[in-house]
Amino acid sequence: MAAVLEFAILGLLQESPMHGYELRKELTAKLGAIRAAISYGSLYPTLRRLQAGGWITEAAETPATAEEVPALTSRRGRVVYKITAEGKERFAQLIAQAGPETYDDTGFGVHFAFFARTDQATRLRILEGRRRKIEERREGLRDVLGRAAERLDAYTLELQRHGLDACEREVRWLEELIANERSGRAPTVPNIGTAGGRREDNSPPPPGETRNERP
Amino acid sequence: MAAVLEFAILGLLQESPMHGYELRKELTAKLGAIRAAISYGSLYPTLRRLQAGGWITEAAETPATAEEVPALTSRRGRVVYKITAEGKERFAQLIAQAGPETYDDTGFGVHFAFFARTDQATRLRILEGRRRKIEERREGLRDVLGRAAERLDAYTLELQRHGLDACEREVRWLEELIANERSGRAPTVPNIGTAGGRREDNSPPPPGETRNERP
DNA sequence: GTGCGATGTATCGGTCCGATACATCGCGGC
DNA sequence: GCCGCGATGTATCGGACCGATACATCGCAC
Repeated sequence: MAAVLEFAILGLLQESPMHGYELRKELTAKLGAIRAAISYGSLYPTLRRLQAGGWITEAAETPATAEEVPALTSRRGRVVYKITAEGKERFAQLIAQAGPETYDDTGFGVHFAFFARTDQATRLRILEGRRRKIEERREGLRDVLGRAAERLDAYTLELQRHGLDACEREVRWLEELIANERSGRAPTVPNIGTAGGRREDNSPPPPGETRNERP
Repeated sequence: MAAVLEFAILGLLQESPMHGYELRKELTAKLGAIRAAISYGSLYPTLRRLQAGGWITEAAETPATAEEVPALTSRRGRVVYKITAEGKERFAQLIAQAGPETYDDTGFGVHFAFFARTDQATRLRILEGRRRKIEERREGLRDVLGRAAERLDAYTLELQRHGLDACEREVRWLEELIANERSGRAPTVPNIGTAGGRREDNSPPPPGETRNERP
């Protein structure tokens, strides 16, 4: 139902309007730890879906004056997308819902990537839901390694061991994040660098927000 | 093209015939570290596809004598699948190909799970391909953490850091496996337990095989 | 005797990927 | 002067896989 890409695009377009190619690059940078690279075969259909729903619109290229020198640099068939008020509402709604489907690998990753736009209570709920899910996976792997070990070959066992290790590690990571969250601080390293770059949107940060700001 | 499920089913059915439900359980046990649980919405269509290709066949239930006491235990509409000679050939072929598509998370995982049926040269090739892929991902994450750090909020950065950590860890794991493989030994713990359970297939193990055997 | 959880088969809609196609732009090499 | 090549850019198609759902049977506990 929730559609990971839809969510991510709405989140990114809230920072600034973008065309498809740029969107893909930003998406890849932001979700690099989660997904390898977003396929155009998903991106463009999703954009059309979002447009059909009224969550985003096509914005005309050539920013202010239309009769500028047209041959300056590349300015051809680019289609710039822009989020609508309904889109922002939708995004907030998707965050607020944040059900069990949010706890699988991809769903969690993409939600986490937009934690800066998520209120603290929801952050905590998501982190705990995710931890629970990983703990279950961990128990499943332990079961297999314990009970069914004789039925499996050495390679399969090694794979399970590696997976189990990753689970234990992630649980510990989540514990830290949860502790940090409860103490009201931002993630591990309190404040890395300053938030530069573009920030044209003027939507107020959600309550309980912890976000890098210009000093 | 390669279809992960197709490969895994062929691999499992080589150990013994099974019906859908059982197949799903075994699949989930074997790939627990890779995928959460295989959906029936993938399983059944794939079985039909394999059947259409002649790689597997439906085997009649009620093993030897047909006129046995029919009401012993559950013995109703179960459909048991069995691999064909063509299926075994196909599986071997899929292993031999083992191209770049084998190096993504799922593809690698499922191939690794069947390393006991893979010759050493191919194992090495797959491990090295995977390592290369992860190293690339690692470099990508390092780039983002280095160059684009100011553009991203603290949570996104934390996500990248965690991803980077996982990459480094996996590279190290792969290094170990590769070293082991080169030295001709089985994975880390040389021989855990003894291979019990069913092993009705009589296909000869591929050359260079390392596999648990009954003592 | 009745409900309930495990076993068991199956379909449908939808998300997302990988391959592919195609067109433009700026740059360096020859 | 021009030619290819890699980056930029939009777009479609077929297929793999998932999640929800439906439905039927079996054995057991209460």
